[in-house]
Amino acid sequence: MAPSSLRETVLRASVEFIAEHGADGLSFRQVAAAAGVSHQAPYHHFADRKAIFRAIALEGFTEFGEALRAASSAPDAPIALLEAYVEFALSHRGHFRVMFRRDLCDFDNDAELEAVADASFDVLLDCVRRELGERASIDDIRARATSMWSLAHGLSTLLIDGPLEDKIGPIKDRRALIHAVALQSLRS
Amino acid sequence: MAPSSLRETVLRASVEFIAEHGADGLSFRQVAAAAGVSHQAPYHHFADRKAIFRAIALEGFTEFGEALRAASSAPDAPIALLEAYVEFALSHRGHFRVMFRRDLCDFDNDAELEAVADASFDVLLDCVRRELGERASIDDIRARATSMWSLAHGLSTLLIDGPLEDKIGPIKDRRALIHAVALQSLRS
DNA sequence: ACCCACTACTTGACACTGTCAATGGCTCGG
DNA sequence: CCGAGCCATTGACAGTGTCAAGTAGTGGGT
Repeated sequence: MAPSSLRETVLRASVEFIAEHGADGLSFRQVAAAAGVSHQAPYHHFADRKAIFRAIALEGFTEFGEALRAASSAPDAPIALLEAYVEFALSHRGHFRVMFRRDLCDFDNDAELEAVADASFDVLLDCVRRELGERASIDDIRARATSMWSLAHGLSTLLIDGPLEDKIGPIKDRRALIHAVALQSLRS
Repeated sequence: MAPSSLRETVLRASVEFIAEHGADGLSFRQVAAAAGVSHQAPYHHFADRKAIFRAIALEGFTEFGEALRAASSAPDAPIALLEAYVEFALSHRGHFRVMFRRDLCDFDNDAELEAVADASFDVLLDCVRRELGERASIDDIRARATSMWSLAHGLSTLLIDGPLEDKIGPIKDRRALIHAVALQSLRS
């Protein structure tokens, strides 16, 4: 396999586990056992428990940024962006569940992680700037960006972890709902 | 003190801990030690670790519903509701961090918990129904409710756990930002 | 007065976890 | 050939949730 295949194995298994059972039940020793290695083997590739969450978040934000960037060049950028945001969250539960958990990985003392996270957010900010034009006030841009981000993030988390599905009835077509929400809230 | 004061002590200490350090670091034995009792004493009031999260979520949703209900009678209900939602999240971090974590407390096999959670959501649904009028289609109501809920929930989680504060600059006045977002997104 | 049941709590033990430490084997450059 | 480097192993430790059994204190019924 590729260099340091155990690292990759552990990473994949962890992401998958988190997608299914959440981040907190993740056990170093269990993934080690599942990979057929000793309980200390993963430790050689990840300094500690936090390190693996950092790696997942880093990978997540990288792909996240790419997905958002691809959507931001669509004709109706704000709507495409929101849909891409939610789409990513649903198709990358394992990553998404970690990316926004400050207690699992702290951005504050991690320039690289902060950089990729910022890059993702910059896509959104650029989109808002283009939408509102050159002479929009900084406060307007800030409010608009916060609205869009909140909407996308809230919808994502409610769909993944929240009771949304139960409360508003079965979601036959998630895409339709997401699109309706986008149209409803982002109409200019 | 009131009957079963230890239960209350443990509950308060847990909520406070979660508000500061998140739900995952919470240790039964630590709160027991802090309360000056043996490591098994709390076990008498909460069957297991999940039980305490359930209790926190129950308490949280109860107060949450009251806060929303109070706001829903305001003149501009949708905006007041969103502000109340975020306000609750910020002033009840400990509860809020637990209430929407399905892995910590599952609503599915818990009628009582589900009931209070539903009651909170019903306030929102009623508000949307009043806003859109009698002859609004079920899909419109659903989309509108989902939008409002997503916006409120996303803003709350981003303010509490997320990197929002860092990204859009220091938030001098949270209320102003929240109000701006509400106006911007919920204008009819 | 006695006993009995019940509640609130304690102590002791177990398996499991993350983590530190020391050890063992492998490959590769000199 | 051999030492240095990485990769992985085994062993140990404290801390955690949880099961099991034991111990005050309290209150009611006969």
